[in-house]
Amino acid sequence: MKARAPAAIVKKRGVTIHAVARQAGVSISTVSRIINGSAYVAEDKRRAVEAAMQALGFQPNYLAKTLMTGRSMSIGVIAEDIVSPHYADVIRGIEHALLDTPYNPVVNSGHWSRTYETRAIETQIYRHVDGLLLLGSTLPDDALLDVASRVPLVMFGRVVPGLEAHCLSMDQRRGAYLATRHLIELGHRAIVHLGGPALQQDALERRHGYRQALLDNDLPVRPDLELTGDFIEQPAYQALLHLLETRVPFTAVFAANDQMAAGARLALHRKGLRVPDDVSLVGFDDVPASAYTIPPLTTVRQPTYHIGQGLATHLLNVVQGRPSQLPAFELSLVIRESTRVLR
Amino acid sequence: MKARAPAAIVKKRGVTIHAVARQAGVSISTVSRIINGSAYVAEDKRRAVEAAMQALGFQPNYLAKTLMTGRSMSIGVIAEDIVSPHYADVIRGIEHALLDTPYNPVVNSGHWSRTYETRAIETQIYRHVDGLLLLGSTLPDDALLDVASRVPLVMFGRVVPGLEAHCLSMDQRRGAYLATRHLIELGHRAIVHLGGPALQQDALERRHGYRQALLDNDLPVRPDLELTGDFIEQPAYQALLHLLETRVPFTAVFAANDQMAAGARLALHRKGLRVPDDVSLVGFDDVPASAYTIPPLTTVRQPTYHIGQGLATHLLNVVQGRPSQLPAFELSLVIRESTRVLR
DNA sequence: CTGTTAGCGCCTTCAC
DNA sequence: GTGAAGGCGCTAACAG
Repeated sequence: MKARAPAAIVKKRGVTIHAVARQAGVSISTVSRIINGSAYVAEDKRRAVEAAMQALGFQPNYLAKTLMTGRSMSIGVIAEDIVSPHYADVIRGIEHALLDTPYNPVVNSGHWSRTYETRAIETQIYRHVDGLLLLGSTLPDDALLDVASRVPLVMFGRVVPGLEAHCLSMDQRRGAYLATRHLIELGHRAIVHLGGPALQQDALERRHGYRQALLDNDLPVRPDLELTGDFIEQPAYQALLHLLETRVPFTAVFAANDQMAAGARLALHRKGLRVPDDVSLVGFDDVPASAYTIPPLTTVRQPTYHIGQGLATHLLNVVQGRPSQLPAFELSLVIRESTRVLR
Repeated sequence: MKARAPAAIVKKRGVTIHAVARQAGVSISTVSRIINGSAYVAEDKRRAVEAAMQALGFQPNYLAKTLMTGRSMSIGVIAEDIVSPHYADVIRGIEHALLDTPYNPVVNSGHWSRTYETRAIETQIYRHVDGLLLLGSTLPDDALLDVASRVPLVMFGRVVPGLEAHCLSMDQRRGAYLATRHLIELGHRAIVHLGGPALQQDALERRHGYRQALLDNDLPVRPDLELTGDFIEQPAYQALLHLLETRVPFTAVFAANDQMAAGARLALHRKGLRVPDDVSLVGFDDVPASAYTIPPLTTVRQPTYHIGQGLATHLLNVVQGRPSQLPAFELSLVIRESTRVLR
């Protein structure tokens, strides 16, 4: 007579294929075959097994299955920050693309931190995701190459040498160029650039585009008009407020993303300046909310939802060994009502 | 001599405890004991094993481990919609609370659909999450009770009879009451309510609160001032635009969430009405962006980030068998600049 | 077509 | 303290 663990700790064992097999009077392999459709099974046995599964409420054990097959039918998604509306919209596209497939997304944030991002990646790999989708990354190239050697990897917003075929990145520089040129065409000459984090790749590209547009139009690149933010509202608000207080004259602002544009917008409001009558304002990303700001924001559109779909579809193809190519997406200037001709 | 599968399909086997054991000259049980600290092991063997693990880059197999122990060290999080800024902020709180624990969040969207939500829940359970956190739910009470019988469940934004101790829900009615009363105190008498989906519980509660405030102040409940939206901008915009075109007079709008307030704001703008000079506007939720609208939005604040932390902490306690109680949170009216005294 | 037989990588008694 | 042996639930050859 064996001593048993206290009842409270006894593992609740589920019903297994053994139980189903016994109930249906067949062997476990037959049950397995029916579950996975991996071979033809006589009609009568199939029915018996199906009835047994039904009656017992059988559910195959995911862990045992994955342990055997090596496939978990899940796709890891790690965004710098789930909360950012920009990434959120990409995630929406990914989720929708996966909805009608047997794969499930598993999403986490990297919190803009190498430590946390690394941990998230390791955890996902540890959990045996079949593929990994990185939306932005703070990790160095070699770390990403290492990750790619361990699991199929597709990246957004970053081009890693050696992984080009699986990196989707749009021409940020061109987007910024379009935005800045738009302002110049409206007659603006003193254009503030509210840039993103000093080391972030997209932020750098956008700054380049801004400068290039100035240069191409014989306008000076003025350090006093280049501000640095953090892709969120508050620091942008502060930075622009500070600039306004120094009384450096300008007539337009190009913010490196929509959230910073919102911060800038409020700073202008605080100083009694109207958009677009006193100052024109352009953002970047076209997050969903930007169509509803007052006035609706002129911005550079990244088709984030479709990008998400494209990323997911491509990764799925790769995971399943199908030939695939990442689709190309274009940045475009969406002219709404926050910009106008300089009077 | 056995035939082997083609090299290309050969599973890349990782290094297992067997390899470590061999390398260290001990048995696999000893290795297991060291990994889990489940028993004392002689110092020299411990060192040998640790060296071997290091040298081989050993990583325990999550699936095998979970298959044995029944614990996956993961917490499922299912939000109606990850993309909604409201839920996103709750998720942020959850992620942060879990950061310093051995548990990892696994987040998915229910897409405001019973089908998808059910699928997400089943998938998570199938993946053996140790606990489940539902942020909103479209499922009927009995379905949720059933889920709770299979896995530790904590809910936000919904009170399920029989699960009260694990349901966190704030007094939506009171929040709406505060908002409406604020408008009334400012002198408004014709107050439009831009409500949420007709069947959604929070939406209903908020509508009740709105009506109650009117009644308590001897103001009539007027069906022509009650609009229905969908918790997003576009339908709200349309609805209010339509109302404005029917020329029903009103001086204030109470929207059932901030996103609808943004839609309403644009409709007013389109008709040349200024906020708050011509019309006062109040929202609900206080999503991060609302502090940066023009003018900054008066709204009912739900401390979403802290709620997320509270939910996660409680669930963790439950999962680990510690006594725990869900913290209580208060709704509060944040008065910013979108409301003013009726002239 | 179907049953038998090995494992997948790990944890956990059970003897020593 | 430590090793051997037996599963966890399932898939995948291998023989019939």
